[in-house]
Parts: sequence; C-alpha cells; structure tokens
Amino acid sequence: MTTMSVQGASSADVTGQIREAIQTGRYAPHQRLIEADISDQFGASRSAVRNALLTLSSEGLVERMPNKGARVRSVTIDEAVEIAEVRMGLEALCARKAAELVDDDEIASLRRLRADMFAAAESGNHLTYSELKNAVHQSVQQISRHHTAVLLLERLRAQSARHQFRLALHPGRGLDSVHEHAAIIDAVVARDPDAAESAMRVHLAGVIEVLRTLD
Amino acid sequence: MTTMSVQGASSADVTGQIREAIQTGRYAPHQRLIEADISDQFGASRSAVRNALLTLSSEGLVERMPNKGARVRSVTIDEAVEIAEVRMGLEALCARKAAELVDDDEIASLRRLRADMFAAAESGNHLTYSELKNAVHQSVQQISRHHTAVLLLERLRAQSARHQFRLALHPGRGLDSVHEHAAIIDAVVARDPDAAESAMRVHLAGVIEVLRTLD
DNA sequence: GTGAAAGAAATCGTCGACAGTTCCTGCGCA
DNA sequence: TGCGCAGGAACTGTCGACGATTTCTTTCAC
Repeated sequence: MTTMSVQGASSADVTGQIREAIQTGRYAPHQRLIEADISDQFGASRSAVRNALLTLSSEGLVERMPNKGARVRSVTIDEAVEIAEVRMGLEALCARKAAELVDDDEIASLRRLRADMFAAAESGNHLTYSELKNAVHQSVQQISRHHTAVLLLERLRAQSARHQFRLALHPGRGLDSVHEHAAIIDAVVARDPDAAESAMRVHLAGVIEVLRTLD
Repeated sequence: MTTMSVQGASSADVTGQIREAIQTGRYAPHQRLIEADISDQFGASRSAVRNALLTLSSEGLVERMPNKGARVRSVTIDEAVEIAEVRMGLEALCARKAAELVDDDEIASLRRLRADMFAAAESGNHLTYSELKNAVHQSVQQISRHHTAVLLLERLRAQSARHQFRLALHPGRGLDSVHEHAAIIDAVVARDPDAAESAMRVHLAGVIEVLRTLD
C-alpha cells in the first residue's frame, strides 16, 4: 500500500462527533455551527461537515436556515412537553405490545432489572439507578418489536436529552418513580396489555407534570 | 443581466420533483434510483440529486444502502399496520388537544366540513368525499396546535400514501367511515377531550382492521 | 448625526472531477 | 461443467473550487 489515503474523517464519523459534541454540551444550545470552522476543527472536508449538519437537522438536533447557516437547536420547555406527550402515546403503544409479545427469557430479564432497580434505589446509587430506569424503557421498546415506534422514540429522546438531564436531578422525584417503573414491569410480566399501557401513561403523566413546573 | 445562470434545478426543486414522482407512482416501489440517470432526467447536477435522495431518505420515502445506492422504499403491509398504530396514538393525542383548544371559528368550520361530508357521501361523490375525510384529520391536527405530533404525522402519511390509496377504494368501507368522522367532529365541537380521543381511536382501529385483511 | 448606498467580508450553495466500492463478465483451469 | 479470479463497467462517495447570498463596514450626501 504505497498510496496513503488523503481522506479525513468521513461523513458518518463527523456526524457522530458533532452529535456527541451537541449532546455533551460542548456545543451550546443556539450556538452557530459554521461549516468551515467545524471542518477545520475535525480535520474534515467542508462537504463532510455539510452532510453531517444535514443529517443532524433531520434528526432534530440542529436547525438550518437556508443561506443563513445552522445552529444547535434549543428545545424550549413547551417543546419538551410536546415531545413528552408524544412519547407518552408511543411508549403506551409499546408497553401494550410488549405485554402481548413478551417471551420467557424477556420476563426473566425484566425481573432482574426490577430487582437491580430496587437495590440501586435503596443503596442511594443515583447514577446506576437512573441508568436502570432508562433500561426499563429500552427493554419495553425492544420487547414490543414495534420498529416504527421505536425509531421515532429514539429521535425524540435525542432531541430532549438536555431536559431529560435536568429532570434526572430534580429533587423528590425518584421515590415514586421506582414504583411507577416497577408497575410497568409487573404489568408486562403479567402479560396484561391494558395494565401495561395504563402504568406507562401514569408514569409519563408524572414526568410531564414535573416538566411543566421546570420553569 | 448579461450573464445567464448555468445552474439547473436546485436541490430543493429536485427533491420536490422526485418526491412527486414517487408518490404518483412514476417511480415504482423498490425501483432503483441511480443518481446519474435522475440528474440527466431532470437536467440537474448529480449533487443536487444526491442531496434530494438524502432528504427523501430522512423522510422515509427512499431507502439507501451505503455504497449500493438508493431505491424507492416499499412499505410492507406489516409496516403499514405499524404506521397506522402509531398514527392512532398521535391522532388520539391531537383529537384530545383539539377538543381542549378549539375556538368558535374552528367550530363553525368543523360544522361546515361535517355537512359537506354528509352531502358528498349521499350524492355518491367518492372523490370529494375522500378529500373531505382527509380534511377532517387535517383540521383536527391544526386545531390541536401540537407541532411535534403534526410533523410526525405528516411524515407518516407520506410513507403510507400508497396503502392509503388502496384503502380508499376498499369496498364497503365509507359508510361506517362517515359516522366515525362525524363522531370525531361532534366530540371536538362539544369540547369533550375524552370523547374526541376515543372517537379517533375507534376510527383508526377500524382502519387498522381493514389494513390487516388487505393481503 | 443620520440614513442610504456602495463595497468588502463571511458564509452558504452548487458543480464537475476524481477516488473508492460493488457487481458483473469472461477467462483459465481442474 | 463448475469454480476461482483477474479485469472492467457501473455506481456511489469525497473533495476543492467557484458562484451566490447574506451581513458587516465604510463612505458620502443632507
């Protein structure tokens, strides 16, 4: 191999890097994203960056104004509430489907998750507890086998990541939350679609409630 | 202006043209979309076409395999059912919000729509009747002021346009459908969120039922 | 000083060319 | 005949350059 490739980071790589920079806050909300600057920053061509911004725009992480450039999309509280409301509809659907389709292995896995969650909650380990809560939602979605709903939920989660974070360190929340998540698991494990959908709705209604008071 | 622009159709134009070609069936489902061919066909540059395909892929109208090209996405019956299930969740949310937020002008407009719909149904005018049914859904979504849900519904509708079409000329359907749509309107006009959500769910459950038997 | 207009700078949008990848085809060989 | 393996055709992917548009700055008349 004598001819070294002169290509920098490819389109897909750059997309990932920018996405991470947005989600970790290295690029602040509402910050302008200038193609030339970013391409320097990552040692990629401007086209690669341009494509990345196009992709991220379709994911809702970036806002683009024709001829005026892109900026990090900042989701207002109102929008975060809208997103949570849509999530409620979609996750309710997933919970129902999950209760219909869950198999024995998945039931075992959910039971383990439930136990771990209680353990983490009692030992006050907030970080792993938070991760386990997310794992509950993820599991339910996987079990539902509903590709369309899961895809949309993924995108919505990315968009509201920032608010999700603020929510996580909201005081007082977490105690009810354990039982809400446990109720979801119990309903799915019991293969009761109505109860599963209802438990998921109760849980997300609580989330929306807190979101509304956030400021 | 002495220097004529040599630019062909721009990215946005091409996107629209290809989108239409897909939705009207000029590009058949599963047909390969070769960038060079299309750029000839529309007198546009290959980059313009490429961007268009990227956009349409994010809208779910086109499928792209890395290094292997794009093709018209063909939505299977199973996927169409999934999409309809998600629509049920989202439109139920919109119906609920619409019943909460509807103002007097919108109520008047809905009443007119209701009357027109019955008139078209009785006179056997299938084409305008079908358009009016769509108008009901559109109106409810507009009234709900739920940008997030409306945006997602728009995309889903584009994806399942073909099945929507087949559904329209399904025999026997249309008679119940009138009353289902009327029930939705009545509930929103009565400002009854629970009834509105429920009426919308009943209607879309019927749609899903028919979809499942389609083949 | 103020405001409009001209000019310059910054940035996005588009293009054609070339590089890289996949897929097909035909050839040699068992 | 069947199989592997060049070689080439058919595409997609990436790049740097140029053109268009917006935004900032300067200039000048009133």
